[in-house]
Formats: sequence, C-alpha cells, structure tokens
Amino acid sequence: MYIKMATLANGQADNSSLSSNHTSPSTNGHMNGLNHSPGNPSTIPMKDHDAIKLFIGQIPRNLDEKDLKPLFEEFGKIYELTVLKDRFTGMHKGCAFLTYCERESALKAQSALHEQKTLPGMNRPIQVKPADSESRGEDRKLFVGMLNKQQSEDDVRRLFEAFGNIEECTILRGPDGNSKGCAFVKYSSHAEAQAAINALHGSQTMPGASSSLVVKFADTDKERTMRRMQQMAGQMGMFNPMAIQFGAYGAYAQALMQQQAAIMASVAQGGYLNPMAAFAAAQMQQMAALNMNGLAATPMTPTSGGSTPPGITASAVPSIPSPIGVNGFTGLPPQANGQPAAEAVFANGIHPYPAQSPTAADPLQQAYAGVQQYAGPAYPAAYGQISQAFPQPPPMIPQQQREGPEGCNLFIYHLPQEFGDAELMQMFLPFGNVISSKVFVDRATNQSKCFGFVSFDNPASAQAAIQAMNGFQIGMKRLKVQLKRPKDANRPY
DNA sequence: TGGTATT
Repeated sequence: MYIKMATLANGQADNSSLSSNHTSPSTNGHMNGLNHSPGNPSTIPMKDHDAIKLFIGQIPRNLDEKDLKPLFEEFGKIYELTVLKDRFTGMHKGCAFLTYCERESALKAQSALHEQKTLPGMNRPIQVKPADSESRGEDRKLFVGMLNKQQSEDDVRRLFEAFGNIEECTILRGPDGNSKGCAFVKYSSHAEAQAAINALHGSQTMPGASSSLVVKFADTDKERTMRRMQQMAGQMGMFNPMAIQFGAYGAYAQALMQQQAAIMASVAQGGYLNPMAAFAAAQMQQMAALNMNGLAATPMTPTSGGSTPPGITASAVPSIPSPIGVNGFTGLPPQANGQPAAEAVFANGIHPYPAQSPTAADPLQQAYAGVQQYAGPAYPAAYGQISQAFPQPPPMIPQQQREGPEGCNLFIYHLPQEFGDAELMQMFLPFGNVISSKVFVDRATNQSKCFGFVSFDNPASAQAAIQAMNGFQIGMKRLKVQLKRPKDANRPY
C-alpha cells in the first residue's frame, strides 16, 4: 500500500493514454517547492480519494515547479506538482501535472484558469483540465462522421447535448479551415457517450453527406498509431499493412517491416540524417512492436492447404484463367516463414491464377468455381507473354486510392459481382505495375457495384490493359475497360 | 468515373 501511494505521488500513475502527457521516470524528484519526498509515505500529505489530476498546458518553459506553485496554491493545497520534462534531454515540455489534496480545489482551479489567462510569453491561454489518465479519456470520446461540412461546433453540440455533458466538441478541419465532415465529442462519462451512440449513430443523413451519421468511440492511441502507419505506408508505396491485420500474410509482412525499420534506422544512424527516414523508422518499429504484442494483428495461424485462409471471408478469391503460371508472381517469396511457396501463396489471401483446374477438395476453389467458368477460353494472349516479367518480391498491395498520372487510370465496368479490390488488381497485374485498384461497393449492402478503377504507373501499361481487357468476356458480360474520365472533364448535360 | 474523415 505504501508503495502504491509513493508511486502515485511520484507522478507515475497510469497515464498511458496520451503520450504527450506522459511523465517520464526522469521527472521523479523534480517536485521542487513541495515538502514531501518520494519514497517516504509518511510525509505525503493526505489527498481526497477522488482527487483529480490536472493537466496544465501552455506554461512558459522558464517556469518550474516553485514558480508555478503560487499561481495554483490560490485554489487549495497542492498535493503534487510536476513539470513534464523530456525523458532524455530534461527539457521543460511546457506542461505539468497538478494534483490538489482536495477534489474541489481542482475544480475551482480549472474553472478559474482554463483558457482564462495567458502566461507571459505564451500566445495561447493556459490549459487546466483533468489529465487524460484521469478518465482513460478515450472511452467517453466520440468520433462523429458524415457531418455536413457546413456544420459548426455549435451545430454538433446541439445535436449531442441531449445525451450528456459535453466537455469538448471539435470539428476536424483541414489546413484551409474547411471542415472534414467529422468531429470529436467528449462527454463526462462513458455512459453518456454510449447513449449518444445508441441514439444518433445512423439516425439521420446530413444534407450533402454520402451516408448516414457515424457516431462511434474515437480511436484509441494504438488505433491511431496504426492508422498513421497505414497512411504512411501507403504514401511511401509500401505493402499494405492492412494485410497484417487481416491475413496470414502478417508474419511475413512483419518480418519485412522489422527489416525495413532496421535498415531505415541504420541509414539514419549512419550520418545520413533524413528526418523522414528517421521518422518512418521509428513508426515502423512502433508498428512492428504493436503487432508483436498482438494488439492489432490477427492471430497468425498457419494455413494449410484446404482450409480457408484467415482474412478470406465471403468474397474470397475468384480465379480466372492463369496468365502467370506456377512460377509467376506469388505474392510471397518462397522463403517466407519457411513455408513452401504454394502454401504461402494460399495463405496470402491473394490467389495467383491457378495453373491447373481447381480441385473439389479446395473449398476456396469450389466457392469460386462459378466465376472461373465465366471466364471461358477467351482470356487475352497478353497474359501469357507478360507473365515471365514478374519480379520475385511481393508486389505493393495498394490500399489507398491513388490516382496515377494522366492516361494511367482505367475505369472498368461489368466486373463480376464477386470481384473485390484484390481481384481487380490481380486481373490487371499482368499489364504493369498496378498502383491502385478499387472496386466500388454499395455501403448499405456491401455489394460490389460492379465497377472500379485501376491505376498503373505508366500509360503504356494502361493502354496494354485496355487493348487486352476491353470487351473481355466474363460470363454473360463483357468488361468495359477505358481510361478514367479526368476529374475536370466536361460532363454531358 | 476515386466515397468514410481520427486532434
């Protein structure tokens, strides 16, 4: 019990939910101006069991604990005051944690100071509010999507105020100040937040929004980190990290990622200080670590032939006649996981075009037998020629919709209902480097709208694909493959 | 004929 109290008094209470609020071990013993010493419980002043730990922001960096103490003592007896310092450099981070002995003092300080005055040299008002560690913040914070871009904070408040006390309401805006059509709403309690979800999620469609209102709990830090990773990976043209979460591809991807991280870190260390590389390396390491902890990754059960690979759900993988052959691109190098290539390919979730007829023993193949037959004998000759050109390493699996340069983007219509992004990409890989593939899906039904986009990195590939695939018969339909209309194209009236 | 956005 003493240990626990000493720990709390040292500012080491769990505050893991917000890294920027993190106190580090090096901040121990910096409680200048406070008369109790850490590690000696007998000298620790009493504090309310429901005392609130406050986060103080926008503090000038030349003020330390003893300078700040008078400012806050006005509202009550201070139990603990700790300026946050950088773990390594010891540099003042411009913020602090403050706990009063009495809960009431914290509330008074918050209402008197929060955003109420600006400390000398700062250009934003002081922040005085419960630290994120107090509430495990995320479980009462909502992400609101599908707002009308015209809606203001007040509009959103009005929408949400019936369900509880709103502590924060923020519309997300781009650099230009325009709403991104989404917001964060933070309630005082989880229950209020849950009530708002129950009442509002999907309840209405804002004018101009493409689907009904989204109300859900905001991403946790971990989820946010993963999201950033994905965005960055997409921007850098790397493999799609989603595969880590959804497929047995994960083990390989993770290995690759760690390798990448190591390489990038060593590059950064080797004197070539590219900030982007260093940043990326750090992110990758973090991401790899997250997956190691199983926080985001699906359990990676090795798949063996005949079973359905993880991540393959209802819309698995149709097969069309093989343009590639057994030795073509597999999606995984043979060494991956020490698994034989064929195994790895299957587990990958991206089926190469089978060189042989599906066997009845293979449920995946069975499931797509129908699609397979559609294709008929008429697949393009181009497939055969190009197949040899495939490189060994795994391809990029574009997830972000990226348009290629002018003349590189195709619009494809009359796709089989079963085709998803991956299958669309597979179909066009033989013609070049597919940087993006996207099948449009009806949000309400999750059904493909049977059209999509494929982007190559060069116009010649796009032209080759049009030549080969436009009019390509699948079942009763023929694919329509043409250049995508440029955004600014004049539409017929 | 590229949508749904996470401080």
